Amino acid sequence: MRNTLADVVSAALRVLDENGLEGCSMRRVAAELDVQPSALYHHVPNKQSLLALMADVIVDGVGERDAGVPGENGGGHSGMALARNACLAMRSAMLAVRDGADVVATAAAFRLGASAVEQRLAEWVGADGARTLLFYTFGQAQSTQTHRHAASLGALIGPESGRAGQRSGTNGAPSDPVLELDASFERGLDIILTGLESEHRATGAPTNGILH
Amino acid sequence: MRNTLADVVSAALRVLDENGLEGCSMRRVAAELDVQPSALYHHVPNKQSLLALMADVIVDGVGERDAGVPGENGGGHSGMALARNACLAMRSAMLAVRDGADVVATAAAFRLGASAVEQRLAEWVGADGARTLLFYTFGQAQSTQTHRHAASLGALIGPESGRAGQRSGTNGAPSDPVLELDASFERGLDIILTGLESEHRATGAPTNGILH
DNA sequence: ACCTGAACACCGTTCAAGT
DNA sequence: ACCTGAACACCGTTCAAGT
Repeated sequence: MRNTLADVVSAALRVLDENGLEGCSMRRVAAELDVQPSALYHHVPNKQSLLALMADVIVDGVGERDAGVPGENGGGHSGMALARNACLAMRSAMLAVRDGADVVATAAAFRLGASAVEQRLAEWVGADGARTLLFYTFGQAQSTQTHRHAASLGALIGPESGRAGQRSGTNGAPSDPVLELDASFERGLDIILTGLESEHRATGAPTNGILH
Repeated sequence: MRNTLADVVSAALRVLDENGLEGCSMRRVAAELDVQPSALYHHVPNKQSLLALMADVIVDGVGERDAGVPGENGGGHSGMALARNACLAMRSAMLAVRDGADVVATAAAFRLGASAVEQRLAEWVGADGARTLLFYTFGQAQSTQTHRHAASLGALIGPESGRAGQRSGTNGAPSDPVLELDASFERGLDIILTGLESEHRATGAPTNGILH
């Protein structure tokens, strides 16, 4: 045999990372493998399936244990803290590959409720909480990635301020909009977690939650 | 003159609603206007700009006053209630046209902080609250639309249960997954609004909020 | 100002045929 | 099982030229 499905998926991820989602064509993936475009259809029924497999690899491992985010480890985590870490890990994983958030968000919309991360989150914060956290995380990551891309294009035209190691504004907030989006993510996450905590106190358990 | 920019945008919205986002090509929009594809480039620099204009029309009017959602009217709305209504109206507007959520979400990512709806929301619940609500609303609407589409395809293959007017499950929750998504939206919205309320009580004002 | 006609450099997918 | 070669029915965008 010459190429396996795993070869095709990882070649596709390489093409994605170098050319972005709109540059990630079946023909380019085939070229990356030195193969005719039609050969891909031996491994995958269509492009959409390939994108779903790519999404799985991108988020692989997120949501298992406290994976991805270090910090106050040592057991005794509350569900809220676990959920928080999972969302942070999820965002990092998506941001690690070009247009990763788009790929993952689109694939996730198809099998809502069926993904491994969503099910783990649901154990901690309930089904509604899990969905709310995921929608927010996807949207915020997509937005971050869009602005990073715009910034990387804008940098070639209008550097705006000379130095690379840019200072914070006088209010202590980062003036770089992409750093601002990183900080903003955690604040939005905390808003949702606070809401879930109130709900938890009021009802004694998260809606549809399994933990008690 | 033969066609105006508004003609192009509304023709594009018609094509979108009938063929979906992936069937909404420049060539089809041109055909809808009985014009050569190249003629469109007199009105619009590229497809992306056209999609942005379409997004503006789709959400046009949302976020003004209590528009879109009736109910306990008569003044005296809190910022939370106003924000809630705006999100409901936003979702309805996006769901009203095929793939509307995708079109609006993509366009919104480009000008984060600049949209009219986001600015109104920010007055009521602060900048972080506005972003959190919008990301959630976009993601939830995209998911709803994906499942509606899947359901409309699945209905042709496996009706699953015979009757059209399907009953609710024994737990009182709708068994139809797309009705479930409608109900789930409000629950997630309330989680976020509860979080914003706690924050408001703790700090005396929403983060970056203008109202006090 | 608004449009045509023709072209360029691409797409995803199918299918018979090879090894 | 895995791939080639050729084809089909499309894309977005550019550009000279018409009225």
